Amino acid sequence: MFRGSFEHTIDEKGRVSIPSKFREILVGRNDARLIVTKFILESFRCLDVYPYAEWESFEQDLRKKPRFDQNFLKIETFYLSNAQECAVDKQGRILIPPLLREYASLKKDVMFAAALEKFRIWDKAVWQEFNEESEKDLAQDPRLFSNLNAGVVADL
Amino acid sequence: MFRGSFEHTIDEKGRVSIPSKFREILVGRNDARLIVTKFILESFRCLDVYPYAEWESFEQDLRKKPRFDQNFLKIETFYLSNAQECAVDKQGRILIPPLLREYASLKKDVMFAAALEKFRIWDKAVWQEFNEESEKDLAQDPRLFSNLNAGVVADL
DNA sequence: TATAGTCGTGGGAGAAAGTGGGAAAAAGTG
DNA sequence: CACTTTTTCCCACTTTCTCCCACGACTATA
Repeated sequence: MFRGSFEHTIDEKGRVSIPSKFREILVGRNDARLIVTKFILESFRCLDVYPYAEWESFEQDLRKKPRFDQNFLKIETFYLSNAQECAVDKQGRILIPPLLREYASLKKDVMFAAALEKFRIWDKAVWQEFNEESEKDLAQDPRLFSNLNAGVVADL
Repeated sequence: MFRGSFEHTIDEKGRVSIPSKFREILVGRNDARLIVTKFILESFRCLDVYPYAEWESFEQDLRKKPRFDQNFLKIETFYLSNAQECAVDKQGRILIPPLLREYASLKKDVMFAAALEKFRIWDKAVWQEFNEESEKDLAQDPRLFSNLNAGVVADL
């Protein structure tokens, strides 16, 4: 399971180091391949990063769905079509494909944020904004926390 | 399985390079033949591209359907009738048939977008539009990601 | 305080991918 | 049958990507 948030920098070639804590997990699973794709929370863009095996099982689930269904096609277009494999190189870096880099407006400073069995890459400024907004919402309505416990919040 | 989105350009002769990531898969299967046909998502036109074997198995599935059913006839007319075989040449390009090029209004800049066992070719501007629309819908209702219940919408 | 090891970042050479153009072959037309 | 137009195949250039090496900063251990 991935844990923690880490700040890193992207170089001119679009390369960025994977936090070593995250890398350890990949090494443990004996698979340095990652799948990177677009994601959006409210109106904040970021990238979703899956270990290869995790992504494959997600794809397998989707393959069972009706392939000409409208909602399926939206997910296919947005989430699947943009998913690209990135291998971790000898230096522990991945190359973020230009289209994805542009989408999440990753400039120099980025944040790696754990999200259970995957993690996310944010432009640092965007990440800060989203964090502050989430914090405000949770402070205003603490039930958001307790509802999770009770299972009131729909499973996402 | 195809993955990722890639931007390419069509030259004056109507030729366009297949993304090398996609080509690798075709080479692995030892079959450079592709089937290209019309497709439409909501009101956005694009082209569906199948590896030959995939298309054949899709055709096999259709053969089991009631062949004088109205919906079947529509699909037959639109999806099957427009399907054309295109071989990948030595430079890794295909020639997109003029009728199909015109249908999807492919001018210069086009996008190749993976879609599980096939991929799509879009006019770049159209692709951007549809992506943004899908993004908006998914941001508004993230449950779409998980609520794709199998079998709710009839598969073809 | 020294020393070894890891981690994050930068840069350069070689390889590959994408694109453009010309010559030969094929197809269409009068 | 000859001529024109289109298509197909091959070559070549340019840009991008990939792989490899290297350096400085920080950490841990003795």
